[in-house]
Amino acid sequence: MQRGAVIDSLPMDRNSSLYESVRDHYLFAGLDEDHFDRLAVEMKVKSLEQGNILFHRGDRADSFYYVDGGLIELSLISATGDKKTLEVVHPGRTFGEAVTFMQEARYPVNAEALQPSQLCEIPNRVYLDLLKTNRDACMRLIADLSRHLHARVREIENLSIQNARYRLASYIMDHIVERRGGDQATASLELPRHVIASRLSIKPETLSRLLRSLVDEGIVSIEDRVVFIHSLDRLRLYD
Amino acid sequence: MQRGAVIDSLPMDRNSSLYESVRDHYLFAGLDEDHFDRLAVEMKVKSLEQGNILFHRGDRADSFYYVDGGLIELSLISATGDKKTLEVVHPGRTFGEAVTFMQEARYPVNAEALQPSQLCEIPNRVYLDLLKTNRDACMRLIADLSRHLHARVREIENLSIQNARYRLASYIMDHIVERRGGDQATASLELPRHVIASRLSIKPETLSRLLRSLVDEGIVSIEDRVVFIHSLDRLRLYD
DNA sequence: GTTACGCCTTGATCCAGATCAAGGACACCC
DNA sequence: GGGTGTCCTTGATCTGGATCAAGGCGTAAC
Repeated sequence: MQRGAVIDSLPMDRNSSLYESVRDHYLFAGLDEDHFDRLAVEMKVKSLEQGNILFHRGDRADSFYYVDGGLIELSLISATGDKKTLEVVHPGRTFGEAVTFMQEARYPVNAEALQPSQLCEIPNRVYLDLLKTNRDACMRLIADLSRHLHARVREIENLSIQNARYRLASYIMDHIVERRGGDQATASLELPRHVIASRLSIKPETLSRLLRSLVDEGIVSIEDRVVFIHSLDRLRLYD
Repeated sequence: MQRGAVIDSLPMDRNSSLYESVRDHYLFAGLDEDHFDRLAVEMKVKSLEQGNILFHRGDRADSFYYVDGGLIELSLISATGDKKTLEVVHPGRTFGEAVTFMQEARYPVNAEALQPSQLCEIPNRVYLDLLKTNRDACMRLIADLSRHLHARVREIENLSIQNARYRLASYIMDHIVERRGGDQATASLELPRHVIASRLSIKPETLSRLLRSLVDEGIVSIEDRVVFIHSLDRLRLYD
């Protein structure tokens, strides 16, 4: 897997689809075109190859990012080298904005491309300027931070008072792509097993065994990355 | 232990020390007296006895709180009744403000008085009004939320990639009240053991055993709630 | 005094998930 | 075809922390 620095960083093209996408993101909602344009000239486009590391934990946080394509993994690494995936950021979402607004801000996580990815880099100072003049933007950021915080509390809950089986069942149910009838559904596990395992704070071996036991108990069947859920009720109670 | 509703809720006296304390809190910093007064008339004073529950997870979050005296435990409870203490809020600090600013806000945690406690209840709508007219207040809240988020990320890190020994060592070092010489210190564990255990996501029995092993290895000695650290270096590496 | 209750410790045992080790099953390359 | 690399699974074993059970100790009530 290729590691190392970002391979590419360019000004953002005013006529690109990326430009449109960022403008439509809720953090920039309600800006007139001129205003957004003034911000947009400061933004940069970055392309990452799979395995590229965008930033490490502890790096100065001067920018946050909008994901236009690909997947970005936010992770923690222990002294012994174990990795915990906190979150995998999908296209259409931002990351790093939460940490932006502290003095001496440093990223609390590592960010790595799980796939070839296209990002828009938004310097903190640009968004700070927006916040100074735009009360709605402030309120949207505050709501955004509240949501993030809530998600982290749920993660702590999962880790401290739920077991691995429950976390896996939740993960599968969070990735349902199609419901069929009252009690059946299809879920899609698009990520490599080791990433899912890290996201669930278990080892790949354990994930494999838990999936197998779900199959053995007839609760789901699995074909590669697709999970056919035969009983949502039983999956919900799997514990 | 006494459970149940709050016993007391009164208007806030303009001449009380509580009034002064809230006005000095950073979330209200920089307000002129008139402005703060207009907010303050909406605030209420609450007194809780030990064991009183201020709110449950899932309750509508209409207010947040400033702790003037006592200790408030924020916790999660699993389906099987296990409790996880997320945080113990000390005097001079607020809690619940993070969740306030979402539509349909509900508390993500339970709040219970660990000791007889005095609180100031601040209706969300009051602070929202302040945010609308005061850009500095917005920025302070944003910084506040960022800090909370950062703390939660650290908690997730502790839970997922650190073991109980490490968490205990960190906890002790976070409660140092006096350093003596380069490598020695005194820490004070003011909370009951079962609360500390829950904070560390372990059982009281395990906490007891871990403390004992710290003593047996000569790293600390313990007298009731005071821990004498004989070697900070060894405590840091205890793992 | 003694009874009782909360809070903590200690010991014995158990178990979820980690670790160590060994294969598959593919894809890609020569 | 035969290597060789990556990803995943399976089996055997280990272990950190939980659970179950039994005191110990302080203190409040009578």
